[in-house]
Amino acid sequence: MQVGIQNRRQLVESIALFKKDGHNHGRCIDSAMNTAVNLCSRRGARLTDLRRRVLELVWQSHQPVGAYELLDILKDERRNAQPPTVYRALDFLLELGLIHRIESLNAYVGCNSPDTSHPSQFLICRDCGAAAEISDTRLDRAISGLADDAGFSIVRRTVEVEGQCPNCQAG
Amino acid sequence: MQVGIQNRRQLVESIALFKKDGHNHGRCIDSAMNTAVNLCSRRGARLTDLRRRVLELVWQSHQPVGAYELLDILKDERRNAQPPTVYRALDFLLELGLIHRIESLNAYVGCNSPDTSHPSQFLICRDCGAAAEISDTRLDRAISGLADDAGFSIVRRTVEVEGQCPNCQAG
DNA sequence: TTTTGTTATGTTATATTATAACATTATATC
DNA sequence: GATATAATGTTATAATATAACATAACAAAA
Ligand SMILES: [Zn+2]
Ligand SMILES: [Zn+2]
Ligand SMILES: [Zn+2]
Ligand SMILES: [Zn+2]
Repeated sequence: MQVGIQNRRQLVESIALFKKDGHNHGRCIDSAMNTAVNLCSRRGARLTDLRRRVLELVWQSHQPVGAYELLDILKDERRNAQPPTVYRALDFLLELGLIHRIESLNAYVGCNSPDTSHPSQFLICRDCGAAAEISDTRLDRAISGLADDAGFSIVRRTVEVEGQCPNCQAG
Repeated sequence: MQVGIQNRRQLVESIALFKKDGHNHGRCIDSAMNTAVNLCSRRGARLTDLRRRVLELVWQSHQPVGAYELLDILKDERRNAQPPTVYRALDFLLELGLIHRIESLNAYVGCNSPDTSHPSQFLICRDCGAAAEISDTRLDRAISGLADDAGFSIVRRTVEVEGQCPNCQAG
């Protein structure tokens, strides 16, 4: 089944972050920042210093990060950082799809592919805390299928699968 | 496909709550309370007055209810209600699976079938606020399938699909 | 049936997450 | 440069949740 193979390929790519040294995270960050610059430029959105910095901080790891964690760091960098400082930046980034909010953690994580609008779907490791964004046609079909059957029109979807990543199971 | 038909049947049942006069909610509550009594008895858990009352309040509707909403009601009934009063009761009910927590709303809703352990999966209407618990083999398979492919072992799953229910679309 | 251990609740305080409201500053457009 | 708009600064507070320790209720043992 062609779709199955493609899903698996995407999956392997998206879970690379679970492995120690499984990927070059410096590149991860660079790529995310470049994408953000381009996307903002295309959309006529202003990626200000503050917003850029918050995005950078969110991308420091693949572990979702809380607003007040970000605020603590910002406070060391700008004398005036307050909750609205970080929440406004997060709102901006959320609106553009540059980050996702993990509802079950009250935390924020960078988005893999902000160019195209898509649901928020994650595998989240209890041990290492990393969150891997997943895109899977089976899952998409299952959800749109059951919504159709129910006559329910979808506006937003949240899928958060919590467990143990392959790396943390090994240990 | 046999499974598809069964899914649809379950779905029709579980979304009945979206329809005005689509079901007898008094029975809903009675059934939930009976199930709770039985389940607690079987598990040797103490369904105290407080816990029973909180469960009753949660079941007053199919709209997920916030902890402080519950607290406001409790305060009218017992002089000493405080946040821990309601959070402890909620924790007890969550642990037994008698209620679910809706992460995207910070709110709580009664569980359809607390007898068997199952993931938290909901269709949530933006307009009327009702949350319909869904169980769907396609969805189950999609999620366990992709977790398997990723070598990820699932501990807990949250699926929250937000949108418009059939009844609210009509209006 | 007192004793004793355990579970549940009361009580006070505080932590964590998020927003409201209004003032000021920076940026873009005319 | 004047003006409108968007972004940030600033103060205060709302909303959600937990910590910590005291008392009360309950259940099993002695
Ligand atoms: Zn990375
Ligand atoms: Zn891990
Ligand atoms: Zn009902
Ligand atoms: Zn509705």
